[in-house]
Amino acid sequence: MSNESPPPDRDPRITALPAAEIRRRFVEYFAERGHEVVPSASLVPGGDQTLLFTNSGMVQFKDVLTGAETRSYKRAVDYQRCLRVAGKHNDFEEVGRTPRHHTLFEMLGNFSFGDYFKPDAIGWAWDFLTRDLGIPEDRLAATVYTTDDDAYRIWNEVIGLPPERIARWGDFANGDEKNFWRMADTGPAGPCSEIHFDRGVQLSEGDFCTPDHSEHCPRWLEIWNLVFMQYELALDRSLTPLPAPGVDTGLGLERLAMALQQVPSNYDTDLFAPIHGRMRELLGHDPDAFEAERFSYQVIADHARAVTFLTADGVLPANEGRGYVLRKIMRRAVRHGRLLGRREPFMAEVARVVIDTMGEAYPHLVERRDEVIGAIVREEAQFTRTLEAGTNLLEEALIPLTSAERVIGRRPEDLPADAPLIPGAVAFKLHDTFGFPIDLTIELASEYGVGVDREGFEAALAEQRERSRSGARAALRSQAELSALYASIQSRAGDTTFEGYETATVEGARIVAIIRDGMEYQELEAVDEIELRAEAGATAEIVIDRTPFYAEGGGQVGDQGILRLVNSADGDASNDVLFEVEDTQKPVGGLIVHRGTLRGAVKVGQMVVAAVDADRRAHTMRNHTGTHVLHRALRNVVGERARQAGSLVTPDYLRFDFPFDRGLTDDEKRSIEDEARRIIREDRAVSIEHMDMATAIERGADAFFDEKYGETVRTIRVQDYSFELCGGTHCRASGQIGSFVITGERSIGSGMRRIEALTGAAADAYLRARSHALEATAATLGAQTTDAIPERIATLQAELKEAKRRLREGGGAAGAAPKPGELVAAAELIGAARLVAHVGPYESIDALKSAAKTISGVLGDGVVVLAMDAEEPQVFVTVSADLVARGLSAGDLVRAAVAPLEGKGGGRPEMAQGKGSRREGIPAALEAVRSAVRQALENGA
RNA sequence: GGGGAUGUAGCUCAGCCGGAAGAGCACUGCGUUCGCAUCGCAGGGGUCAGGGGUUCGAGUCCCCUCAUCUCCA
Repeated sequence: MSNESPPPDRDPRITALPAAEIRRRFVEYFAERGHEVVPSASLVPGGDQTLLFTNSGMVQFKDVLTGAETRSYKRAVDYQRCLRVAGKHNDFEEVGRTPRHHTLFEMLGNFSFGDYFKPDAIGWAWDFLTRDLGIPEDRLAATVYTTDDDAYRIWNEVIGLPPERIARWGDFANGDEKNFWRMADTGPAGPCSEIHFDRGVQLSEGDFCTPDHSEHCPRWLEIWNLVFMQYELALDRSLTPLPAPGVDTGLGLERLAMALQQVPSNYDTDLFAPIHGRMRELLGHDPDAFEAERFSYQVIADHARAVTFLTADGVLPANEGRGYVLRKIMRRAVRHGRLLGRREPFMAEVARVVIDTMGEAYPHLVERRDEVIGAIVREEAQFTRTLEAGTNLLEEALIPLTSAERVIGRRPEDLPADAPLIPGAVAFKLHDTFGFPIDLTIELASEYGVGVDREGFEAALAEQRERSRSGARAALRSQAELSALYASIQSRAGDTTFEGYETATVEGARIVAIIRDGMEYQELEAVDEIELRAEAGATAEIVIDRTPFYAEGGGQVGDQGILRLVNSADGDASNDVLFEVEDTQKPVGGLIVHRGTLRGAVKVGQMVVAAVDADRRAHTMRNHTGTHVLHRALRNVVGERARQAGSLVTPDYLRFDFPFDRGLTDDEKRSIEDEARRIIREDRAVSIEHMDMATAIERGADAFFDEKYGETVRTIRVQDYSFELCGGTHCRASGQIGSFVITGERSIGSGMRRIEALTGAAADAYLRARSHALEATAATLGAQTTDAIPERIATLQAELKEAKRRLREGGGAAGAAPKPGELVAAAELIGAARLVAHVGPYESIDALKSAAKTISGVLGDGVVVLAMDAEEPQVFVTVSADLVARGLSAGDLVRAAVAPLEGKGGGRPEMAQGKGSRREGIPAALEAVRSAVRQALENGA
């Protein structure tokens, strides 16, 4: 353990509190001070594609902090599950090695959205730690940003913290970002103030051990970071003061628990101890064995928490994206279980402990217990298979390298310097193709006395990384530039008013922005047709102040339609289409952008009539309401765990993804269709209601993605049936869906399925086409009715099989074919060789082969030449071994035969076949074989 | 998003340089033996994942699609 620290002396003034109690008191403390209690958001951030996981407490308030969104409250408190395992914050490799790195951790936070600022933020933090939790004041210290005199003054004068326990750090202008926080390259930013816990002077390392970022000295433990968002950061790193600064704080629960419980590491708190305990039980380890294997124990405990929380948030092991991260975490934990000597599955066991200890604070863990455990059991079993397959492959690769006996437990460092090496490429292939971990390869190889070429392996890995990266990069960059453009339009022009729920046409909308190729224009004129085509993809984009166009979202595709100019003279709409809207998007917040083709000239400020293609919209609505009905029906039939994981609603069809570990049976599909159709028949009212999130959840709404908590949400209810949060456009009653049919159900990756379905006229057309195809089939088969088709096919198949067998067994349908014996009796003698030549109506090349084999069996030594009398004549020749030895070759004979047939052929000396196109050439072909045999024998003899 | 691997009988898998689809287990029948995985004989079972192509000939070579496994981003 690189950073292991001796146990601190116990401070009798500190009361050890369970983590659950700390969590509870924190929320209570800030709730009493007017903070809205907001539940922990999902680890999968809602509506933020730039972020793989929720990695800090402020993620769910990001838009509120930037001012892009407002909420009904100005103060919030939460405890937020966070995962740091990918991207900028990546602690994956450190986990287990240090006392306080985790993948999953909890951040307690209080937030001010333009409300209170530094005095309250600092004052409450201090008050909570010292008074509420009772931490002695002399055990705490603070840091402030170098130039943040406000914060310094508050700490020193108001709180009364002596100057030697206030450190000033950071110099943002010169690239030292300590104590300075920013959301991204641009956006809100500001100085921080950290609160550090003093673990005891005996832990000082070196003389320069002031309250710093804790990694430099084990004496100090950073527990709380207060971020004062008071600037807007521009691209040139200049800072502009914000009119209404805010506060974002993060208090690490694990660290605070470690401090209060006075234990040497986070892993010794009551958040982790029960997990270690269960693991020790499974392994039969005593405390000494545990201490000796701390690293692996800590990895397992940390990863068990991450895996449990991730699966509970709906992430499933997969080979890409979030699922892949989950898989990596899971497999690393299993790896460490093996290091501890555990060969049997254990992850589900420790996950149960996680659910038990965290279930009260995170009820969704308990609700989804079965799904979580199930996913873990499956993944662990899968990994076991991968390991077994990899072990076999590796042992095979080892055979040519060594004949040494396996010595269990021999370590790589014990190998002699001249030990044989597994090439890096081989180790990489095991890793890359078969998923066999490199450390296992090293371990197993060394047991056989073989080393691994690590450098070669790393080189191959680096090469693969480079290959993968170069693709995605460019696309990402231009994306960022575009976002900045949209954001600037939005901040200038404000949100687009969406009127599409009520109407399909908006008159008198004003053009507020025109964009093309990532550039903004004040006016733009359509170039003529030819030029337009030359610049394929140069579509224009128009933003108007009010629109009926639905922007893509919630799985529903964007609307199409047209914009017409309003004549300034009479105020009527012109008949000319100004702009054809081909897609509608919402690139940032509430800004709606119409993409399409410009037909005339536009200018910012002009008035237009915006009209949605109502027919297309109606089809989309049917599919959207149909999606809700399908979702409910699916879960009623196969269980609640089949919750929506993604969907696509277009005018043409709908697509629905859900986590499920097997295909649906025909019965299940039928039940789902039956139920959906019943709901349609019953023509249930579809009602739309706005309410706040808490009310919606309380009333049982299905919320599938993280919605903005505490805000008004839009709900869609199919009367007494389905109730979901949804922003899409819907039918007024289920009867409008008209018709419903599932057209496909398939896997889209492990543990994930996709249903495709049709509604309305498209469903009718689909069923009609199916029925036509069936009738055509019946007609072709000569079946009386469509019902008789299966029987008719069975009969035909039986006949076909019988026919094939007869064919194979000799001559087959060529009933008039002479018996092999007769043909042999009539064999010609050419020189010393006997030759059977025959032309018959053989039905296939297989029949020819079969006949030739029988004949040559009877004939013994000799040549057999068979020709098929058909439009495309074929020949088959066999030559016995003794004649091959004398220089005859069936291949040559066939080549001689196919010349008169104008065909081609070839083969081996013993047998060959050929095919031609000239039926009349058959006699000549046989004659050619005779003379070829004669000639070959003369030459050979 | 970019790679790699696999797909052959109910199961586990062979199938060489392109030349008539195989083994073991399981199954059915007959015989043998009443000793816990007995032996023997006979038999059934295949869209070689699907679709194109090259070839006289493709399980085998090439391309596309699908499914599963896996690595990287």
